[in-house]
Amino acid sequence: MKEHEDSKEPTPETDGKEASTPLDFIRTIIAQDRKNNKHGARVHTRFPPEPNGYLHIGHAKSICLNFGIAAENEGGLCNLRFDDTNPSKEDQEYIDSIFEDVRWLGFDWGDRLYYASDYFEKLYEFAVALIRKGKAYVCDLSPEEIRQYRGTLTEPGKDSPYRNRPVDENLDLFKKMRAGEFPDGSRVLRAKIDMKSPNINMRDPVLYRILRAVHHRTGNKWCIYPMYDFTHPISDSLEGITHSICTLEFEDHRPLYDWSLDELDIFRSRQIEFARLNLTYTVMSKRKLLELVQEGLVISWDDPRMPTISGLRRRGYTPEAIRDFCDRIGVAKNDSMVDIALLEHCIREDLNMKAHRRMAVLNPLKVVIDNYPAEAAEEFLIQNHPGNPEMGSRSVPFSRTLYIEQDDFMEDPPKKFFRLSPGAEVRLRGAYFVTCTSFVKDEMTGKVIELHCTYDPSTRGGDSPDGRKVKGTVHWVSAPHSIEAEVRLYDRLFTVPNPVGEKEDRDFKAYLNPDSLKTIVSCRMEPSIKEAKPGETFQFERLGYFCADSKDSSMDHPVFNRTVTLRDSWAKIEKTLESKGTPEKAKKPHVEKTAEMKKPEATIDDFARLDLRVGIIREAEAVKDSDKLLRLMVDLGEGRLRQIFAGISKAYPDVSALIGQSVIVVANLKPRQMKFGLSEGMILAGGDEDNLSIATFTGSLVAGKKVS
RNA sequence: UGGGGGAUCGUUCAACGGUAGGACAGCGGACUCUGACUCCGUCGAUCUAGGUUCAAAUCCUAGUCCCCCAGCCA
Repeated sequence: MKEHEDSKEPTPETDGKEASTPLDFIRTIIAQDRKNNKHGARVHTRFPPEPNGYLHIGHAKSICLNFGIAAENEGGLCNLRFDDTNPSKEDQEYIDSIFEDVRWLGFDWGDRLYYASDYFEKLYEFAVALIRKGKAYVCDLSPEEIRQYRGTLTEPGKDSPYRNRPVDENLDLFKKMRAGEFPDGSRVLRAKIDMKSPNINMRDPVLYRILRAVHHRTGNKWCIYPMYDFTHPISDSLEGITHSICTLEFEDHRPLYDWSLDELDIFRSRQIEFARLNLTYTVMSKRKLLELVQEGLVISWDDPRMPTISGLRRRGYTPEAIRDFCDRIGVAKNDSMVDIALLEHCIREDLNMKAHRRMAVLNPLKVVIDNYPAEAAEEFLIQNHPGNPEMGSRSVPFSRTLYIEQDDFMEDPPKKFFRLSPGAEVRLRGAYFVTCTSFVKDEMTGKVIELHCTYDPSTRGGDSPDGRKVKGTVHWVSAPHSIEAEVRLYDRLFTVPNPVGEKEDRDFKAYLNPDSLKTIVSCRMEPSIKEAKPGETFQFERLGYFCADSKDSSMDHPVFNRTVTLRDSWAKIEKTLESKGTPEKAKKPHVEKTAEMKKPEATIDDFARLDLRVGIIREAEAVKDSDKLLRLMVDLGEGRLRQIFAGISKAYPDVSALIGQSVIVVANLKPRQMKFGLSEGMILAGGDEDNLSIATFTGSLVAGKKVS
C-alpha cells in the first residue's frame, strides 16, 4: 500500500492538467485568441444540451471541456443553456436530470442558466430583420416538395416558386404564421441563400416551422418554433459566447452559423468542432439509449449498466473518476473509440484511494474450525484501509463457523493455486492461519458444501510467530454474525466492442450481453455493512468495488452494485493454465523475423504456432446465396461469440444438429473478410465433398481450451 | 459521382522541418496479511507511392481508406 505517499486533492479546477501537458487544438486556439486580445481576451463557453434525454459520458466530455476551459482561463465563464426549440421531444424531467448531473460532475453555472426558449421573442425579431433585408422568405412548399427542390448530394437544388415573394408579403405571412392562421406544416420561413450550393445546409434552410405543441416553458404561447441552425448562432451571440464548441457533425453547418451572424451583424462567436466520444461495449446516442429504456432492455435511464451520468453514478462511479477520464481521453478531430478499460482504470484508481475495505462473501461455502471452541467468539480490529491508518478501523467478529468464497476452495487444485485445498494452509484475512483437514460433498450433486479446518491459535491477527509464510489470504465472515445482502454484478452491456458497427446485418440490440447483470441474493457480509448508507462505496476485499444502491438498499435489505472488479491476475493465470493443458510446457519459441530460415518441411514449432481451441457451436445457419457455406457462431470462452464461415453445408443439411457440438477451431488466424461477413477462424473438418465431417469431441470440454 | 472532415503503437492523445513520446491494454518480474495496490522492465506505430530538404509524421504531388451531410431533429 503505497499510493498515499502523494495523495492529490482533485477538484474541478486542479485535477488533470499539469502545466506541462500540451494543449489540445481547441485550447491552442483559445490561447492564441487570448494572446491576440480577441474579444478583449475574454473566454466564454457554453454547454447547450437539448432536454430530450439523459446526459451520458459523451456529454461529460463536452461538459468537462466547456466548463474546464472556462475554469482554466482567468475570468472565464461557461453558461448552461437548454436548446429547447423542439417541444415535441423535450420534457421537464430531462431538464431536472441535467441540472443534477452537471452539478454532480462538479461544475457550476452560477447565475448563467439560459433557455433558448427565452429568446423566442428576439429570435422572431431577428427573423423579421432577415425578411426585411430580403434574406428570408415564407415558403408554401410541402415538406415533400421541399425535399425534392433541395436536390441531392450530387445535383443542385432549384429555387422555390415562393423564393421571390415581396418583402411585405413575407412580413405579412410570417406574422400570420405566428398568429396561428395556418395549419402545422403548411408553411415555413426559409433563409434565402443559394439553392445550388454544394453544401446542402446552405440550400435555403428552414428557419421556422409551424408546430402546435405545448412547450415545457412557453406553453401554448407559440405555434412557430425556430430551428437549431437559426437559434444556435443567435443564442451564442446574445450571450457573448466567444468559443462555441460542438461536435464534428456540425462542421457542415458552420457556414450557416457564420452567415446568420454576418447577415444580422451581431456579436461574432466562433464555432469549433471536436470528435464525440465513443466507448467500447456500449452505445452512445440518446436515441439508442432511449430505445433500451423504452423496450425494457434496461430498467431505466439510471440503470447501472447505462453509460448515462445517472447510471454511472448509481453504479458507483465518482465525479472525480469521470473527470479524470475526460482529461485522459483528450480532444481531437479523429473519430475514436475509447477502450472502456480506461474508464475502469480511472474508477479503480480513485476508489482504491477512497473506499473503505470490508469483507463480503458472494457465494458462501461453510467452514467449520474444528479446534475452535464451539461457544467462543472474538472480535478482530481490522483497518478500514490497509494503506491509510487515518481511515480508522472496525471490529469484525470471528467464530467457529465461517463462510468463505466457494472459489477459494478446490478439491484438486492446479499448481499456483494459493487458496484452500485439502491439506493446504491459508491465512484468513486479519484472523488466523487455517489448514483444511476435510470436506463434505453433497451426495446428489457432488458439490463441496462444507469444509473442516483447524486453526493455529498462535497466528492470531494473521501473523505467524515462527515466521512461516502462507501464500494465500482469503476473506471470510463469521456465519452467525454475518448479515445477508443482495449483490448485483454488472458487466459490459454489449458483447462486442462496437455494437452499432457490426457490419449492419443485425440490430445493435442483438449484441446485448445477456450476462450484463447477475443478481446474487444470499451473500453474507460482515455486520458493519449494516451501517452502509445508500450510495456509499466499499471495496469488498479481493472482489471489487461496490456501492450500496441508492434506490433499493436499506438497513433491512442491503443491496450492493458492483462498480468494477479488482484487476484479477489469477483469472489470467487460470486462463493460461487452461490453455497450456499440461503443466510445465516450454515457452513458445519466438518467431524470428529473419526470412532466411525458410524450410521445406513444417516443424513441430510451426505447428505450435497454430492456436487450436475447443469451440462450442452456439448458432448455425445456412448462408443465403451460397450452396456451401454455413455461418456458425462459435464460443471460444472469450466472452463473445466468433463468426466463422465453414464450407460444410452439404454434410449438414440439418444445421441445428451442429448446435452444441464441440469442435476444433484455429483461433489465431487473421480474420478474413468474406462476401457475407468477417470470418474469425477456421473449423477443422475431414473428408471430401461427398463424405465430409467436422472434427468433434465427445465428453464435455470447456470452450476456449487449448487443443494439442 | 457534390461538399465537409480525418488517417501516428492493439486503443487513445502528443510531437507544429531536427532523437516518434505519454496513458490505457498486453507481456515479464519484484513486493505483498487483498493473486489488489505500488514499483521495475518489456512489446509496440507515422495509410501508400513519388518529390523537396543535410534532415519529413510534419512541406509538395498523386492515390487509397474511414467518418459526416439530402429532418419542417439537435
